Amino acid sequence: MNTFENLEYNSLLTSFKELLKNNSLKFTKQREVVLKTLYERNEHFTPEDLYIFLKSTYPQLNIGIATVYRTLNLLEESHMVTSISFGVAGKKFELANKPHHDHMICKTCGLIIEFQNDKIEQLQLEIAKANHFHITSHLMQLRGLCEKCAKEKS
Amino acid sequence: MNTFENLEYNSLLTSFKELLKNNSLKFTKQREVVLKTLYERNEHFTPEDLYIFLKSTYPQLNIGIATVYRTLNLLEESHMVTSISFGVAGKKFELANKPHHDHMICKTCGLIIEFQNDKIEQLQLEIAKANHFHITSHLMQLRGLCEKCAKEKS
DNA sequence: TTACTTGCAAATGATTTGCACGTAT
DNA sequence: ATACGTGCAAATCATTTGCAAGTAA
Repeated sequence: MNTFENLEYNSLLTSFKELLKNNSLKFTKQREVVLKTLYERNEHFTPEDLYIFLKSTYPQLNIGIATVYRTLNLLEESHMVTSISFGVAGKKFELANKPHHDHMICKTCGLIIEFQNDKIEQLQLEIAKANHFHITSHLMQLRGLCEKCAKEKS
Repeated sequence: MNTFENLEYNSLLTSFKELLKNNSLKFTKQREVVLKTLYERNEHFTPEDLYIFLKSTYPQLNIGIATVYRTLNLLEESHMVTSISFGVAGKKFELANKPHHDHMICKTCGLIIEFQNDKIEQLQLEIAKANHFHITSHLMQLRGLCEKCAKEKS
């Protein structure tokens, strides 16, 4: 389903380069370090957090936040990264080299737990079919308290 | 689970007035027409759309968009309305007097289809339990094309 | 050389806030 | 009379965009 599933860095890089070539876009240091960082850190980044990380890790690059946004948008449109939305608070991005999954998000500490459940996915397809709706993607987030924060509240 | 489920207008209004009193807030015409409109129109409103509607329906009130935002936020914090997020594009609000449900959203025309599925809700609880996570709410949106838009594409 | 890219700063768009005036209680 | 509420305009915050200079191909 997802072309980038389970790829490691060199394959991702090759895919990215092809993608750029196919669209007459150029392979730049900035685009490279965005992809590399998402791969190596394997975290959910806000554009701001990623910008700060890149700024301090590659000071000589003098990357601008607009470039971070542009690159993340490019990668997302190409399905190489996915994002989870936090409403007014913005989005977090992660590399799409993992199999599809959804997220539990702790409202207190921001911890993100990934999960996936085939039965739910199956039920979603059935529901869509019954409504003559054609699903292209879905969003499922469970919000609440992680174990640690739940304990601290009591 | 939801205190406001299945209430009709008079009961909602009473609940709202109590809520205001309990918090030393005042019952105003502006707050009243926001609640009334959400009840009567039974739609998913953006703050902007609701503002435009109120502006033209109650011109003598001369309502400001800031008041619409403030009232929607107040109602949402009190769980009398719920919202669905459209990322950068903002939020849509609806009255919480219907039983819990989730949404299918057409990416082309914006049509919203409501659905609910007990099996999925049950599975979500089981997944959370297995991860020692305490769910307080969840977000589930199926995105894609409605029947009409899917036909027009082909 | 010829586009495409970049950083910067300004623009945008949704939402929030300060303030002086208005109004429920 | 005393807060609290409101409209307005300005402020904010995340994100996008125009532009002149830089750089991959």
